[in-house]
Amino acid sequence: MDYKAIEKKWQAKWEKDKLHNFDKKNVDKKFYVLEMFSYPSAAKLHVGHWYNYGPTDSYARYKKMKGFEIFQPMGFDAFGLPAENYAIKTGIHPQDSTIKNIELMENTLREMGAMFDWSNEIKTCMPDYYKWTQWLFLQLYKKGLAYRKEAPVNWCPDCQTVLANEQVIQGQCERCHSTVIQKNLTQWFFKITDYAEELLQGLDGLDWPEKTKAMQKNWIGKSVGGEILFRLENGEDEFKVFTTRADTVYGVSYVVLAPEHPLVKKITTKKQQPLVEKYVEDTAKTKEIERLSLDREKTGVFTGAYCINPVNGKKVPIWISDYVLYSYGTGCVMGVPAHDERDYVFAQKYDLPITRVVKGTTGSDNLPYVGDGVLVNSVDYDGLTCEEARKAILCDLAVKNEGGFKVNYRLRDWLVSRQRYWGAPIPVIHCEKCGAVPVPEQDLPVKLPYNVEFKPDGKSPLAKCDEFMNTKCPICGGKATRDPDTLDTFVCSSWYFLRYPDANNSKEPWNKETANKMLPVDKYVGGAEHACMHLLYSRFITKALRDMGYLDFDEPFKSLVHQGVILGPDGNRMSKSRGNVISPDDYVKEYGSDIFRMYLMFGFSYTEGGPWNDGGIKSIAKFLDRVEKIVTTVNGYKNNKVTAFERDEKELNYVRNYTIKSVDRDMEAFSFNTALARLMEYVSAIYKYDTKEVKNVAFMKDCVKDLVLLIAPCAPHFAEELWSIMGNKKSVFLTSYPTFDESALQKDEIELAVQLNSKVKAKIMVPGSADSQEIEKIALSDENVIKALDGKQVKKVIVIKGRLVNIIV
RNA sequence: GCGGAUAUGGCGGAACUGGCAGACGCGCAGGACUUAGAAUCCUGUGGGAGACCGUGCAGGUUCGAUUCCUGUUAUCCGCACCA
Repeated sequence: MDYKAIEKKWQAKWEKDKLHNFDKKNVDKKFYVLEMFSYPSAAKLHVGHWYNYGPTDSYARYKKMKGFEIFQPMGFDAFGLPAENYAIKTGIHPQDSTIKNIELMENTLREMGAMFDWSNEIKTCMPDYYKWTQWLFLQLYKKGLAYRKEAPVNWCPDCQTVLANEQVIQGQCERCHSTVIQKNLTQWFFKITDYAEELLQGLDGLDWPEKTKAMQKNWIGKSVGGEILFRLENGEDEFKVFTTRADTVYGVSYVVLAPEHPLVKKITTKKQQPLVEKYVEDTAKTKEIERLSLDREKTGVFTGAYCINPVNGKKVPIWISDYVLYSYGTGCVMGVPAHDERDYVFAQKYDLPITRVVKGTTGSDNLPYVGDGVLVNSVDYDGLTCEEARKAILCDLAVKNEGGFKVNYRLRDWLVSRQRYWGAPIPVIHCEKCGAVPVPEQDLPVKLPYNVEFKPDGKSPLAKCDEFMNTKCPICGGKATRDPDTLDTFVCSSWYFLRYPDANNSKEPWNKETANKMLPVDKYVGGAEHACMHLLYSRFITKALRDMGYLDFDEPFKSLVHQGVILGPDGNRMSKSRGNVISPDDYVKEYGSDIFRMYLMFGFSYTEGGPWNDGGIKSIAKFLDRVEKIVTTVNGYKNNKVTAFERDEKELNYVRNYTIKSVDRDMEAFSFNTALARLMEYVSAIYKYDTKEVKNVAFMKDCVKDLVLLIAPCAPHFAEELWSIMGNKKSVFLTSYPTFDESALQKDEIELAVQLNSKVKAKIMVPGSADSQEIEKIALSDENVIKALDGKQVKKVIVIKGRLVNIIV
């Protein structure tokens, strides 16, 4: 078959017939399949795109044949750093390169032959999209979920931009890998922490990989404990520590403040001042990068000040150390060396007292002891278990107003400002009189100007563009300037799935009724690397929009699948520097897109991925050849002779129904490799039947028809061609998926293994209807079994129907 | 360091709830067709001559373990002192 010719032909026909456009009339049967949209960085699709989109499209086609109305949109996450970096390097404007790249990618995506509904395409860099990204910002602002604060942020000196904590990898910029330093800037934040608890709770109800749920759970990092108030000796100042081990409060021998803690300056004694100031300075300079270091020795400095332990009135020295983070909890910890590894090391180094207050149940006297046990040296609480003591101590402190129960989250607010050009401008105007004023909704979009000097020099590129910056205050009408920053691209991608079903709506971001009908996404497929960022942000935005009344659902993605990673032939991640990059184009040119897609489905476990291997792709070409041959052969049989339904027909019919059952189940579960394995077996079975002299042609034609239908989702153009050769006028994708006949799966005779002391010794044939007693009888009277038994006493016989018989002697 | 995942023939990978390990394919070997080769088709293919041995390693539970439990090693991914 001339794959390339038929692929072109059917793609044109499908497009003409609008086969892939969502039909609103059938919204009750809707099924929203979404693949993560692509970043238009390079002109060509890489294997990763194919691996994400090809097999998932087959899943969508399978669902379509199962009677669902499929909505499978496609678009581009078009803002972002790479286009801007490319522009800095080449001088080509990000808008020009991006639009060109999108066009090229659209073409190759079409050549893939997927069921993308292009009538709802999204490009996040177009004003008709980012207008609504800005609208989203304004809604969050109105709701108090967007706010500004000065914060020490990660600054990438190479990209000249601020990075979110999540984008800093081992102290390095996620994209360019240069070392990240600290800098103070006033930034916009989204208050995702308001939703920490709900984001955590919501995970339980999601059909997501457990691994991903665990990662999000970890990221949110809920920690249940309490706060304890420590007053300074002088009685003037006080601070709270957060602890999960309130039970060990009698063992406190010192407390530690984060060096950045505001109290540090105030309480440090004159004598200690030089040391403390030096330490604070050093910490500020090297902070995160140094703090990330693995084998770093714990350091700290005594402030000279003391506070009072509220439970026993003891004087406790106050230290500072960089192992305490100002951004987590209260920025202070209590040091209990006897029951915490870090505190133990710290106390030993600085010769601080170590007091045991928990006795372990195992009787070991080693310190530090971090396990649970029974309290000692804790006055009234002695004898309580740790858990009882935690409650009792915090309750008692709460009564005295010196502490109480407290839950902490590791999750931090989402920093959305970027000092970058290629992004959606933040819709805020700064007025000297009125402060930060949101742009009125009717003035959206705040358009990104084209003529801008975007070469990095530490200032936002937009800040250098006067025509953009200078404007009037929407409140007082006086002179004002625009916010020079743009939004993190994760903001664009945190709501795109809401826009797709109503992508051409110019009056609102989406119609609420439409959104409520079309969402949530029924199957979302994309890389696991987005587990904690994109997937968490999208959930947050969805929940926030629900609270504002724009949506009636809480979760954007009901069911999630991560495809694996296709590695280079050498088993390493594909990269230009390694020279192990596989180009889909070469294979598609040689074999066509169906064969390439099918190989991706067959050669790997979908969620695992693995190293690329050339050999297998030929086998798929061979397989499709075999399918074509048998289909045309059988189609050519003129006499529709119906012979009796004998043993051979029953046999083939069994394989046929077993195949339908297995392939159906496997497609549903994204187990594409096994689905194709079953189809290969089925083809072999038909070939075998075809060698018979006398054939039931009508039956055989039915078998072949099912074969084409089953293979259609996996090789769409190929199957469509065969389907039309078979004389069908309607598209194969408008035909129902085959169903199986349970009765055909009941075999007259089943082969069972007979084990002797759990070792297989013989095979027996039993009637399909036989019960356990009959099976046992047949097994024990079998010639080979008797021989193997050799007259030994049978103790027990275990019969597992349909599987085996185990005779214990 | 913590958390998660994975480990099965020469290779990619199967095995539903604890029930015949290695489906399907690649590769390899032999055969058919052919002047010859390619292509195609057929047969065989975990190891061992054999009884038997085999799912990273060492134990355990069970009539029975790739599957469950305990310990351990290696690799990959995520997080980075979270109080």
